[in-house]
Amino acid sequence: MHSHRRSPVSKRSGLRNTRQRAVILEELRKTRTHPTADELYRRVRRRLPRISLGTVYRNLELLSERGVIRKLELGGSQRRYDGDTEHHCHVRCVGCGRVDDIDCRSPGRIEEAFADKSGYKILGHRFELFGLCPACQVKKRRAGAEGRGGE
Amino acid sequence: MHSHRRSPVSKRSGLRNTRQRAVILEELRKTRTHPTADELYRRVRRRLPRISLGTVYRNLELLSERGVIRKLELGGSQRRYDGDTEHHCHVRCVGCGRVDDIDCRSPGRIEEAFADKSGYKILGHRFELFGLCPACQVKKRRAGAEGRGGE
DNA sequence: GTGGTTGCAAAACTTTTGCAAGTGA
DNA sequence: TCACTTGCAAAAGTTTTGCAACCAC
Repeated sequence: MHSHRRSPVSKRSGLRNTRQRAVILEELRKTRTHPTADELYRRVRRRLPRISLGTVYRNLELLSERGVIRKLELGGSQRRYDGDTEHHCHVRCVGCGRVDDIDCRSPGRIEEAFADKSGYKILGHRFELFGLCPACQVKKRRAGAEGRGGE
Repeated sequence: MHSHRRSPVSKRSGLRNTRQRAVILEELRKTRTHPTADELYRRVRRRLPRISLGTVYRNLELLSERGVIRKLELGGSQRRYDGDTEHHCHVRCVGCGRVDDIDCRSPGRIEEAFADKSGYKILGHRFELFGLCPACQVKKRRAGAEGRGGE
């Protein structure tokens, strides 16, 4: 054992271990459905009925900034969050919006292999790189400021 | 020549050829910047000062439903649109938000090849499949209704 | 003529934020 | 103690929608 109680929020994150934060993180890690902030809010509220949606949003933002969780930007009008920070890819159902994980270590044949295995009917895919364009690299070097804005 | 004047809006789309629609489509096709609805609105307004943002949104929705244009769901808080309906992939600058096209016919080595060629500094990628999960395939068969909700 | 389309404005929806009170370290 | 965090509510930002007037076909 150790002298301090194990914090549910990673010690390296530098965040305080509040009840709200701990429950949000627990509930996010407990589900495999890549919930939206609102879905997670409804789950968390079962345990903390007085929590506010703003608190959920603030914590999801802080936790993804520190790399404790992942903020996803998939299709659809609402952002989703993932408790699993290992790099992996997703498949989204255009019918109901559910999002499942896929293994994408071998880029070729992903669609077919996944469709066979999962029973999904694959309609298409999206591949997006993100990075810094030449102009922003220059800007960043000059300013020393971090350019943020993505995942 | 043909007996009817060539409509700027594809005949197959079944949409009326209004001035607003034609200008929106022209301006979208003229730019390679994958504009947001608001950016496109500002461009279109230079030619049609009385057009409303609602009209722009309605037309972008209709045109992408008919497959005349593409609705993109990349990172960031605003949706973007693409006049090029050929399948291709994108790279987004997390500094300024600009979006460029990439050729993604050969999935391997895309990042390196693209980075060399373009000068972008690639920070990561995202790969997403979309389709219908088993439950929604059943639902769709039963209902005969189209499940929508994505790109 | 008439059903699709537009401009306008209000509404809807998601996410962010100001602030005073509360709390973990 | 005190900086970080919360609940609440209002605000902000994006997209959708109701409606009467308009216009392509």
